[in-house]
Amino acid sequence: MTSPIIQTIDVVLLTIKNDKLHVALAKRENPPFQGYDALPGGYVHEQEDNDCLDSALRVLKTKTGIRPPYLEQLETFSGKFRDPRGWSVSVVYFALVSLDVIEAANNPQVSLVDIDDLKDLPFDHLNIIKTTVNRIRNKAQYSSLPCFLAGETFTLPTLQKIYEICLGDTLNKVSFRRKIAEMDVIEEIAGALSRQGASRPAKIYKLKPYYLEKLKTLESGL
Amino acid sequence: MTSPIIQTIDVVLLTIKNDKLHVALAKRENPPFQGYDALPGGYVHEQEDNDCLDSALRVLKTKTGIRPPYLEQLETFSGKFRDPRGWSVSVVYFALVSLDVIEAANNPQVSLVDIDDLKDLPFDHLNIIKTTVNRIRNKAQYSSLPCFLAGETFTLPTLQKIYEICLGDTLNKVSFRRKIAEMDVIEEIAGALSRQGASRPAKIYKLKPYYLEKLKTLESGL
DNA sequence: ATAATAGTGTCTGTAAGACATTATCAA
DNA sequence: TTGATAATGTCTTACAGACACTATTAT
Repeated sequence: MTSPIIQTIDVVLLTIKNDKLHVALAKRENPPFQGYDALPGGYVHEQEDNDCLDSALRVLKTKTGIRPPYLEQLETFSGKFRDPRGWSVSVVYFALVSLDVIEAANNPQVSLVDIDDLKDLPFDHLNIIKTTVNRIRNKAQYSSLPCFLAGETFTLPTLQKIYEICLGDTLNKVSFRRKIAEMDVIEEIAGALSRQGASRPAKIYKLKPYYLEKLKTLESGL
Repeated sequence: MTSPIIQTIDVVLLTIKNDKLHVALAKRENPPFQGYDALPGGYVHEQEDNDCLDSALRVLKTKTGIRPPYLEQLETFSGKFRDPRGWSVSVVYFALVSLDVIEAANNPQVSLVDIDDLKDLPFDHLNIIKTTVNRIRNKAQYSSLPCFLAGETFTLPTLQKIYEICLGDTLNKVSFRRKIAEMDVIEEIAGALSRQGASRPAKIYKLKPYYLEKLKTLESGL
């Protein structure tokens, strides 16, 4: 008989800080890699969790204090060599939140790292994060996914900036607004204006309640 | 202590028969659901398999005799209730092959079922198959994925038909050909013509060797 | 008034789809 | 020649991006 397969759950929590994508890492409390920063992870609790999505939500809440509005399964990473303890399977989820959600949790165990400044990470976590960023870059082209990176309220120039950060490229303002309108996921907050500096204030929007936790996708991209 | 989590691998093998998508089901040799048709599935073999993709290839080879050129991870299905034995995790992969690959294997344990005629299936396999079909419908819009359903050689009208079956809709011939040309994944077999009936024969193509096992994606769809 | 950014109107080039035309086979 | 399907040429329309213009604020 062989050793049992190690079954874990990991979560990639992303946010935008200083106009750059950052990933939330948590200091590991247990071996292996005790004391190192890594993706928040844990085990399925058969009693509490009805499925792995539940596990991911619980793990994230436990390790970071955060309950994200949107959580999506990324993919499952597996193999003989990714965990020093032996054959392992990790079901990975990712979530997007605004920076203030992370700051509100104010967890000293959690650090935010620019995805372009990532050093070596335990396990295959670097690869997992890169896979997540690719997924986001892809879905940003035709969905409301980046909207989850915005705060509760936001302006259209802000939202465009968020999309541009996800895509790694600038967008045409007119086209962007046409697409966001077509997507029909945000609504204006009547009368509210964003005043900053000596310029015309921007209208303030919020996600339509229906899309606070759901993704909307378009047939054709931005 | 609780019972261990059941860790399985399942594979959705799809093909086209009578101009309709069909899924390959294998008669289950062991409980639960012994004797019923279900997705080919099995366990990770820690010694033989380097990762779950290896496991999926081995499972498919064992249960159906088929070694598909293209295999992609679909997603992982998990939970308390999907397996009567208890909490389980199944990493699911899907593959696309031409009908003659399945017929060449000639395995009496394997049956092909029209995806629109599926009755109740063991576990959550019906849901898994529907998820696969959605993935294929989606990727057919902007990738070479349906090409794996074609045989070794094919004509453009045939390939268009395959795409239409995947998408569930007819396509514009000129646009389709522009897109396939843009994708640059197939090449003409010089001089070869497909003669059938009293009409102009079609040129015969094959996948470029590089794309026999790889997917090509486009920025914009069909 | 000026500077700065928000928001919108309009033009143009590209690309997709509709349609028509030509090509090539068997009978 | 006719009927059938393959292959391609061309026109029209729709949409994305570029650009320019107008709007609204603080100083």
